[in-house]
Amino acid sequence: MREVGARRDLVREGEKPRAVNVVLDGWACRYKQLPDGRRQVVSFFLPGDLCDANVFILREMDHSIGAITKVRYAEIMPADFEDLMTQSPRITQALWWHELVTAAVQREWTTNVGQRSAYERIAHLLCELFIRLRQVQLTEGESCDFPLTQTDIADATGLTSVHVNRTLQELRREGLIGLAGKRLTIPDLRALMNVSMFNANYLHLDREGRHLDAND
Amino acid sequence: MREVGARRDLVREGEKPRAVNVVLDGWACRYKQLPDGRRQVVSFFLPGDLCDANVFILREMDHSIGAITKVRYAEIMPADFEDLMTQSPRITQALWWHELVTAAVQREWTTNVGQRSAYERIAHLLCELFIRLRQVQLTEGESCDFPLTQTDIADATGLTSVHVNRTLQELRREGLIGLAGKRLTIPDLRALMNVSMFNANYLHLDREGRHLDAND
DNA sequence: CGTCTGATTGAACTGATTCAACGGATGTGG
DNA sequence: CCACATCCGTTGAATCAGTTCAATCAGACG
Repeated sequence: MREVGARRDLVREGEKPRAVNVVLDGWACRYKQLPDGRRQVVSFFLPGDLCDANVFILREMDHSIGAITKVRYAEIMPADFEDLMTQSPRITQALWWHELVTAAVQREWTTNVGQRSAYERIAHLLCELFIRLRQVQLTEGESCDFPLTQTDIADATGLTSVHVNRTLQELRREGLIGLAGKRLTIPDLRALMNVSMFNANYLHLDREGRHLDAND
Repeated sequence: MREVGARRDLVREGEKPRAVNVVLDGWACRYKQLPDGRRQVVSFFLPGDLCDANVFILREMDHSIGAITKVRYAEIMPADFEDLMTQSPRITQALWWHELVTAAVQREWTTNVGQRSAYERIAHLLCELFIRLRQVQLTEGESCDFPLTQTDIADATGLTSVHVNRTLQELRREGLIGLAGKRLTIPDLRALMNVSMFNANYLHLDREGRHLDAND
């Protein structure tokens, strides 16, 4: 069990993987950095998210993990993790499911950055985050806490923070979102999903045996 | 064991996953399509590549798999696949390794599309493909077969085919690549890696026990 | 208070797109 | 064997989405 302050790294590219991390509280992100400093956030970790099942199979990390807010997280050591895997086939299955979904999300991000306009791209990201937060009961009605800065959004969407700023203004003007003071409101999620062509299939929320998570 | 012609789909988004596919011969790609027709290629499958270990855990496919060339592939049925997994911990480990690398590649693609210029992006893609082909002995010296059209490259990099065309000309002009008649030549791979800031760490070519693949 | 981080604005600029046309190679049917 | 179609690569010119740079503003915090 550990804790890091906002804007600190939990894991750095190039390191030897030590453990599997589970975010208990706070937001984090996975990011990659080019030698000249350009930075791409490739995914966000919300409370409850597993960072890298089985990473220790790999020799070294190919990306870093950074805290957005203060983050509390659990470290599961390789040996313990392997025990988990061998103990219950259901847990093993859940871990595979988790890995497949993570990959699916990554593919959607590639598509998001590769094909959508800035407007669609940001709307899409907000949809994903909101739905994932709702999944873990971290939304209140049509709003939720939202600690990302406009620079974070820029790094995740491959845009500049200046353009993110202008695009957010446009989304606000259209009444599609409210975003101020680390708080996001989406008055009509369907509408936001429509403009961003958001199809939730890639989140695979319909897994058979989802309910097992809590009991097994 | 199956075969499909060039430009046919092996698997379609929305379908229920049936089996795990292994490409034996030919090139294929994973792609996602937006409702308005925009298309993103999110990865390429080269001979020897596993398509989706364990997919049948998921209810439906979130992407399609299409053949670039004529493709011969093997279908492994869920039951057989599960037997494989339980038989040998080494195979299980190899499958996990495979999954982790697939995810790492996907992250790199997100970064590629999000941060690099057209020039860097295409150069990076060519580096990846060449190195992966070399890994399975499908290069001859500094060249290899290369069946992608400029439109394929465009769909994979989030560019238009017109711009891909102009950018390829630039790469040729600089002497970094030769590309004509479905044949790619990279006279100086190091140089191409440099201009695209290619870092091979994400391919994790250094796995411990790699050699086990053939024997276990 | 001064300092810092993050949000906002304006104006000039540019990398990439769009649209439309053309060329060359390959294949096919009459 | 020619006529025609198709696919892919190439080119030009106009346009635009998003960047760049630089300045300003607002709130938070010690």
